Amino acid sequence: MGEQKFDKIDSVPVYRLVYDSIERQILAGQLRNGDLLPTETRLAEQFGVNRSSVREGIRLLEQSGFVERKTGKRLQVAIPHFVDVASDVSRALKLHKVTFRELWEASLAIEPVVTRYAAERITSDEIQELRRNIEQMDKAASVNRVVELDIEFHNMLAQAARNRALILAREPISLLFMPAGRAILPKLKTQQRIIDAHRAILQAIEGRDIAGSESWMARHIEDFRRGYERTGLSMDEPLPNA
Amino acid sequence: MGEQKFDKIDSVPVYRLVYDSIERQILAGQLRNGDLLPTETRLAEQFGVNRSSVREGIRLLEQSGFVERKTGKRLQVAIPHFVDVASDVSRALKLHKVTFRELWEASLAIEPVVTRYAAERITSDEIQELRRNIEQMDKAASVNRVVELDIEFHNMLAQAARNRALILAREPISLLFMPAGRAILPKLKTQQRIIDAHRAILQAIEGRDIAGSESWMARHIEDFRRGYERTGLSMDEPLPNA
DNA sequence: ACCAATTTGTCCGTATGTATG
DNA sequence: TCATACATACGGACAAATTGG
Repeated sequence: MGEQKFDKIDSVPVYRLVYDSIERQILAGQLRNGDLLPTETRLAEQFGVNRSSVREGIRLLEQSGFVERKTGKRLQVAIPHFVDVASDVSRALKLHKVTFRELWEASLAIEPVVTRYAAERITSDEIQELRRNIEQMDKAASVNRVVELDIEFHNMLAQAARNRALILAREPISLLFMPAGRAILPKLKTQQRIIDAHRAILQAIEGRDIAGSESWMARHIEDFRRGYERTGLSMDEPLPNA
Repeated sequence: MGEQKFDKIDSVPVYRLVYDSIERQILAGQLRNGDLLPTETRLAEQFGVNRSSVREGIRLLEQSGFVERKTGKRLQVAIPHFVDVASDVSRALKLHKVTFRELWEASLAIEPVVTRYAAERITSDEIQELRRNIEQMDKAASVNRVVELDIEFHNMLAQAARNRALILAREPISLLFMPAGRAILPKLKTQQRIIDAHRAILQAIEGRDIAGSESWMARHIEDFRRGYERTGLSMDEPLPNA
């Protein structure tokens, strides 16, 4: 007679159970944003496991952005920050050897729309900040500084668009795209082209010219591609360097 | 005479040094995708720290997607999977209480462009899969099944677009957007509308009609909004329910 | 500003189940 | 089958830092 067959049980490690349990409580809203977590010893007691296992579970939560150490060392419940999530995505894209063309196509899809919503929703304070950004770029000495200000300009637009889905969709792309497109170009002529484009975009936004702001941004992004091609680099190779 | 001032040294925990060190080697390419990691004991020896600290560092790597347990238990270097990264983004958006309007605006920006590139680059095999998907939806019995197939249809289009930046930008949005837009609608009439839309999109793609496929998808996404509004739910409230 | 209790970070040793050769 | 190596988990310990009087 045959033996009863049992599927193998892949037992979940205790430290992952700890993680799952606390994650579930956060997702369910039973643990809220600023809440303090019990001490490791107390958690170990409550779960009925060793403190080392609790600590390993906490590391998982830590890397997920679900807990943070504030001033001292006490653990506090948190909600993953957009910046961190975006940089994770960015890192993943880089590791998967994304090409300039992929980034460019994505930017061409997203940035103009972002600009359009920005034109609809921007405040006058935010317009001031954009103006200051352009002025600073006018005086910028190094290529790195220009790239920095460029990223900031586009980020500010995204903020003004009041859409966190778009913010989170574009940020990782922008983080790779703009440095790649820029750091390669010879400094002087490019810088002026960027400034001119930003000025045109800002002017369209100030005039609440929805269609105009969208199409100026599209042209600006197109310009990126031309600049990149002029460097002789292939758009279909993984991004160069770091 | 004044005392020399020193900035406080915020000493980095050993487990984080372990994480940083291994992460750096992966990012630098010294550790590659399938490579086996040394055993915990050996790592502890090499770093000159205790094995417990090594284990905590490994948990950080694990949650980042940089290491994986394959068949046995031996740790293997990995590259974060898109699926995992996307679901992290999705979770973050949900926790930040993103609204239906934000998701809709983002989808309206991205999905039509994705469809456009799909029309340019899709293979005949992929077209077959799309056709099968539509047939299955025709026979689908439950609302959940329809939503499942809908998400799959859009995912397949994204794959066909051959752009990983767009794939990673849209996936987290789609993961929230489509279930939210659909699960609420009464089943019968909606299902037919979706199928008709998908048919029209597929037909445009088959005819390599770039502009047509893009605009059909745009109409399809617009339709989502109308359906959602008809439920009486506010577009500017956080997503309902789960 | 000081003290006492608590807590984290780190270490050590050991037991057990399992995977590999 | 057996032996070895390894990951998981447990227990206990202690110094340094933090917390709360």
